[in-house]
Amino acid sequence: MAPIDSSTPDAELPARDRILSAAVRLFADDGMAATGISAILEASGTGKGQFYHYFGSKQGLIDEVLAGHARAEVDRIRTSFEGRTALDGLRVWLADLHDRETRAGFRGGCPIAAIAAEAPEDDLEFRDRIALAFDAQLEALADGLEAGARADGGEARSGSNDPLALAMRILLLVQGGLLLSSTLKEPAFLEEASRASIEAAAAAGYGSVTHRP
Amino acid sequence: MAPIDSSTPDAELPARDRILSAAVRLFADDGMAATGISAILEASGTGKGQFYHYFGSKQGLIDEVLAGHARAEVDRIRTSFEGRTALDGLRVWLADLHDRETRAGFRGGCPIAAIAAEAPEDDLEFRDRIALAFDAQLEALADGLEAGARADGGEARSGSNDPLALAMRILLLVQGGLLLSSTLKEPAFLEEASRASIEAAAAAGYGSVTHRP
DNA sequence: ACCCGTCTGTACCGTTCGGTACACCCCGGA
DNA sequence: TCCGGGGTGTACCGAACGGTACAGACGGGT
Repeated sequence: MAPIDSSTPDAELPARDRILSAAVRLFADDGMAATGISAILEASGTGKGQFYHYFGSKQGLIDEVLAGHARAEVDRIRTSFEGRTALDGLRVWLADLHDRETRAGFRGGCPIAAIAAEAPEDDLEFRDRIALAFDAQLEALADGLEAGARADGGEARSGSNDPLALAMRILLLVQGGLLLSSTLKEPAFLEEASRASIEAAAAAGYGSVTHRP
Repeated sequence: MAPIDSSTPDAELPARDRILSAAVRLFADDGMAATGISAILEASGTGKGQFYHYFGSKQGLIDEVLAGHARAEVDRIRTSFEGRTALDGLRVWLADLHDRETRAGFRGGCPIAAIAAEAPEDDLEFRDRIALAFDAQLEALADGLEAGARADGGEARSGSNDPLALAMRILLLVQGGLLLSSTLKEPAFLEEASRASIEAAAAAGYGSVTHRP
């Protein structure tokens, strides 16, 4: 009964959550196609009955994992920007991201990107759900930037650039950095992405005119 | 040699090449784990005998597909930069990339990144091979930038920045753009990545006497 | 006490997987 | 003419897959 894998701290969580967190870990390690349901059950100490009771199918589990990742990242963006200027919020989010990836040893990179890479080209509903996950981050980022700029006093925004365009640029930088840093196990890419993101925000007129070396 | 071009119709190529091009197409559509050998054989009009005669295993095929993609992209970088200034070479490569992706309908994004996303975390040899594929692009890019800057007359390079650092930045921008444009089916990300890449090259002192803002 | 719906565990299903074995076919060299 | 070996096709294998069936175990409501 006692799970051999001591790396699962969630000893006595509900079975549903144990399945979810085991799936998250195994998907990140081996990819979702290569991760069998039996492996998830073994790692979570559950049985097939519970799995199909809670998730209905493997795709159902994947959908929940995807939605959970998206929700978590959006929350992190929101709380990072809350009560801060646009530039400071961005810095906090990027530092948090860098921290998490470093602590995880740059394993798997962005889990949503990993899911996107494995999604079949012709499963349109699934692809829409993935696109929604990215869009949610984009929107959260744009909201945070806009609110942060307003909090900082709008007069500084000479360019008054469309926050969505800046959010796009930041997201693509971060995604590229995550991908390369995680496959090459080299933090420099993510750090370069952070630097470029902050520069882009500053250049677009976000953040106060005060200090920017 | 190996023409990694999914758009080639199934003419009467040798069986080995037919298998390769079919694998490239199917991997891009469904991912490599979800693509069975039987599907590749059916699409290429070959049998298992030939498959295992030429490739030995599925991993053998994947390795060749990966190497082919890496070689092809490095070649495109090299020829794009050949005889041009750093900035012009970069523009040519990015335009070519944008063309190819547009023509392909942004399917699959960067095939090397797709393979990387599916690679198991603990298959170190495989991951090394993938890292090598990225490194080769990085090196080709850095070489092209450096040679292009020399051809343009080295005086203009005020910062005299390390070309590898710029290549890193460009690669992460392009990878992020490919990932987001292909999953959201939205060219704007790749175009933003191109713009940012060229700006970064100009800001780093590459290209002719451009005014720094 | 009884019921009933929610959980949980396990045996089993049909299918498909990657891989092997083997027979066949063509064709150049002796 | 026979031979031999590199392609080529096909039948088959054990294992693993996702998914189903079903039988208990728990627990609150009545």
